[in-house]
Amino acid sequence: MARVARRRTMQAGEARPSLVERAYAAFKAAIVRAEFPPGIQLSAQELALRFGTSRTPIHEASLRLQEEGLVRILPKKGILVCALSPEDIREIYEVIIAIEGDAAARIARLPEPERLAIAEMLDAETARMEAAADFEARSLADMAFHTLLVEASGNSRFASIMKTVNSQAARAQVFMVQLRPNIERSVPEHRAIIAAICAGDPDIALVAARAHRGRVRDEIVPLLARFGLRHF
Amino acid sequence: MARVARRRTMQAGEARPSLVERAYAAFKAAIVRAEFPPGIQLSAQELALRFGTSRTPIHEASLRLQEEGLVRILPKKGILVCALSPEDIREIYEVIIAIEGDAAARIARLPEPERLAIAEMLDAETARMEAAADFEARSLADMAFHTLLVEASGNSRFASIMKTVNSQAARAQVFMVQLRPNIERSVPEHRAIIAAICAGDPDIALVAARAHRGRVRDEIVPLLARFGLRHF
DNA sequence: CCATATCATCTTCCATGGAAGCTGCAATGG
DNA sequence: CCATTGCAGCTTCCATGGAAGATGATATGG
Repeated sequence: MARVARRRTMQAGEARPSLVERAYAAFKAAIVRAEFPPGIQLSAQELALRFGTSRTPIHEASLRLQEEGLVRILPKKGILVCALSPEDIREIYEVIIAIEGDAAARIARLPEPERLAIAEMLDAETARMEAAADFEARSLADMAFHTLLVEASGNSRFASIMKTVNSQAARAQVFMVQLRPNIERSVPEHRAIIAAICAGDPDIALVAARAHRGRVRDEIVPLLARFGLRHF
Repeated sequence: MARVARRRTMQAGEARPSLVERAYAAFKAAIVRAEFPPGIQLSAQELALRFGTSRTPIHEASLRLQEEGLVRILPKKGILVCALSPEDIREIYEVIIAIEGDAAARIARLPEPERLAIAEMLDAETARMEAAADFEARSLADMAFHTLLVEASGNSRFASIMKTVNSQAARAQVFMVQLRPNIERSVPEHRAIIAAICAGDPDIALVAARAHRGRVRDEIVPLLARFGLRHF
């Protein structure tokens, strides 16, 4: 029973995160918040010191972040925090366009009850976005809409890909908030996607979702480029 | 000078692959060839013995393969070689549809000289496929066509995603060769994609590429399912 | 003064051992 | 006979030290 009690001390059902997990999350957060500016070169030793572990968990966390494209491990030299160019942002948006477009089409192909239920949830987020008082809240509802779109497609690989590109884009998002693009144009576009889903028309849904993200991309990329942001 | 001589012994200009790299490649190859049947549970110790390294490189290679979805690391238990269900194959094909469709559209949007050059190369592969004597050669030309389509899109993230899903699908491909689907139907579909690229019509290119892969998926998945292949 | 060689110092890469967790079996108590 | 407990043997996880490579400063020869 002592065993059971001990197990219970650490939040039942919640697996205790390993040191690698914690180092990964902390390192990634630091990168996204630009506490480590892009282009900086770090050593495993100093990161180990900063995060309170030994070098091994840091190394393994760095490997994961390298897979995601946030850092590059230079053999025998150190860990380089990657810089994203506007071209990178363009590529990332292209991935988003491809995946979300297909996700919307997939949802539109679902049996009517299911797709209507999803449409309702999407509509709720859109309404929340429309009603939001400030940019922050609007942005949050917008993100919820897009996350839901991908999750509801039922393809776990879509979600996984989006998670990767989102973490890459996260740093750029920080800048975006300051630039405050006219997010209200998104509302009718979201509604167009929802309408296509309700109608059960995958082709229209595909085109609508692609057009929406394409429009956002064409607004964002020049904006970032114009501000002379060579990297993030 | 002895030092220099020693450096030269290992093929100048070729970066020596690290032990992690070699373990990764060897482990992955073994999985794809089904030398490790799906569902088997392995320990780092025995893999280290098999591949002639210590446990550390094996562990790091396993982490990479886990990112790619080929294995799962069970904490304190071992390394599980993942089994792919027909549903997984469906998901993978959906990713391929989304990415290749967008890639085709992107190519169709390129300036005329560039897209004609790409179209010519794609046409060459298709002709090679049509002329091929046996299934093996035809299959090779088909793969070359699709690889080229993605590479030529100029989005490095597309290529990276395709690399991941291809390695996941590689094991299923082995079975596919035995099932010998009617690959000749692909030729006119490839030509339709090429025509859309030549015409510079991204919408048609998108639809044509999606239709092609969708048709293949709808042929393959039931075929795999009918043969009672619960996993690969 | 410049070019080249050497070395001190940094880095990662990899091997290895101890710690902690999981699992199944055997022993024990009802 | 069944349930529970404890343990033995497995596993990964993480820390650490030595080896090998990269780099920049310094010394040395022209």
